[in-house]
Amino acid sequence: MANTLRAIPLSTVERLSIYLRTLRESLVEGMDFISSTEIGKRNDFTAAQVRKDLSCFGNFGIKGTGYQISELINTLETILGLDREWKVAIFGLGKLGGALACYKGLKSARFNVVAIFDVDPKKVDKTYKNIPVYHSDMLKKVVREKKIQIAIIAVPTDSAKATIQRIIDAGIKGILNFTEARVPYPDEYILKNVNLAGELESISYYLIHSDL
Amino acid sequence: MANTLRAIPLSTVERLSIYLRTLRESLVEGMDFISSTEIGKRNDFTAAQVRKDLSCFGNFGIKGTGYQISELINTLETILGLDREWKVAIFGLGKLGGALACYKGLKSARFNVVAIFDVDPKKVDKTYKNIPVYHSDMLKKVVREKKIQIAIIAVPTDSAKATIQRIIDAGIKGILNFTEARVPYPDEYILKNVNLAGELESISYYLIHSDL
DNA sequence: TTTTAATTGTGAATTCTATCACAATCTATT
DNA sequence: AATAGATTGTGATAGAATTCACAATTAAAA
Ligand SMILES: NC(=O)c1ccc[n+]([C@@H]2O[C@H](COP(=O)([O-])OP(=O)(O)OC[C@H]3O[C@@H](n4cnc5c(N)ncnc54)[C@H](O)[C@@H]3O)[C@@H](O)[C@H]2O)c1
Ligand SMILES: NC(=O)c1ccc[n+]([C@@H]2O[C@H](COP(=O)([O-])OP(=O)(O)OC[C@H]3O[C@@H](n4cnc5c(N)ncnc54)[C@H](O)[C@@H]3O)[C@@H](O)[C@H]2O)c1
Repeated sequence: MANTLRAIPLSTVERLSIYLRTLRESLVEGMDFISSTEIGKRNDFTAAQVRKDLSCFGNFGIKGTGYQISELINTLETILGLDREWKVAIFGLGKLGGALACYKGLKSARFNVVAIFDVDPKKVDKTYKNIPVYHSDMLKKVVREKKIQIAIIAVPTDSAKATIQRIIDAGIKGILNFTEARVPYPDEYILKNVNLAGELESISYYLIHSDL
Repeated sequence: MANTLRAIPLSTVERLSIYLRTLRESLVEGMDFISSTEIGKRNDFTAAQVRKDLSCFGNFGIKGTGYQISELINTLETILGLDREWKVAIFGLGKLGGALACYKGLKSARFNVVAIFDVDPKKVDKTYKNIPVYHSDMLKKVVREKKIQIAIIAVPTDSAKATIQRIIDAGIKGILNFTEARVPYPDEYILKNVNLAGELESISYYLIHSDL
């Protein structure tokens, strides 16, 4: 057990985030222990799924009792890498980039936005919500100096491919892309695409194909 | 073949959206036909995957030649339900709700934002980007009158559970939720959660667990 | 101390998903 | 008209993910 190096499926990792949220919620409710059944019930997973996911990383539960909540929170935070501060940059200070820069959920999860990049002369060389805004030309220099590790892409789709390529070249290994552009990337990089239109399109599909 | 009623996996439906984007892109590039290999290459799927996904809905290709692009675009739009206008409401005109209301990708995909709901007296009973902003108390009445079919949730997480419950009660069957709240919902409803913090947390996980 | 009830961790079974591999078929060329 | 080259559609196969089911263990009650 507890071989965190062997490839864990993305779906498992994504569920760990969900379990973590549930654990924090139940801690706030004043609970001390929680069972796999209860974690599952709150998220619509089976209890076996919850246990199997956790067992990829170790034996954290107590038979007959369940999981000690605050302890499992710490464990999951460590597994997910939330026991350190991540330095994040946002690319594109438009509607979406601005919203993301304000998003409380980031900082509280140790994702610290330390730089914003844009090309609009009206926006660069100022600060936005106390975060410095740089011209994209400064990318490599700022990334090196600030040790930025994660990039969030919110530039117009047209400029996304070039932007992402430059981010890869600068050595930022974690990228979250909100644009429509799809860019090939090296194996040791992580690039996740958030496809809002796609989400709505699958809702549309199921709305018309569920026999109401 | 072509049994659109038998349950199609979500993963297939989500890929259809991706194929559709690729088809539109290749049409703009001036292509007439495209092979499953090429669709796959542009998105990092195998050719067999592309063909099998499409074959769930019918035989659209020409052997030796590939798929006629404009025809397949129409077909996929019909399958996904993009051959009609969807009436969408956004709940919460904050940073994120405001960004979504401006998002071009929605309207171009036939998702028409016809109402915004908020509770802030400074925001309600005005318009935002020509979209009327209503007080949330008006939910049931406005939903009925405007025949709203899809809801996007961008209210603070604290008010999300109650908001979603009221949306379900009002009979809106398709819901896209951007908050942390997780709410049980009836079978014939579609509720998709977009979990931004979770996306970053899985990036964090893979950054520390890939043996660099 | 013994019994009862709860719950974990996990190998085995099952279900779901993706890939392989090839006959069938189409176009273009000779 | 025959041949070569490309590509589809799909049954069979392989692989991945989920669920089942139960021995093992713990806490609490009798
Ligand atoms: N608005 C939304 O809610 C939403 C939702 C999902 C996805 N998206 C996608 O996110 C992206 C941004 O959307 P938006 O609505 O914020 O657009 P926007 O036009 O409001 O903002 C784009 C910003 O990027 C800047 N920019 C342009 N080129 C740049 C470059 N090369 N480097 C750095 N910055 C650059 C612009 O100056 C502008 O400030 C788009 O690709 C869009 O499809 C938006
Ligand atoms: N900002 C982001 O980039 C971002 C990203 C991902 C998820 N989220 C989530 O989206 C939600 C909104 O985030 P935000 O940054 O836009 O917050 P915000 O505070 O800017 O906006 C919230 C809006 O909702 C309104 N509101 C409050 N109660 C309401 C109710 N009962 N009905 C209707 N409207 C109500 C408020 O008046 C405000 O206008 C939060 O749950 C947040 O976690 C935000």
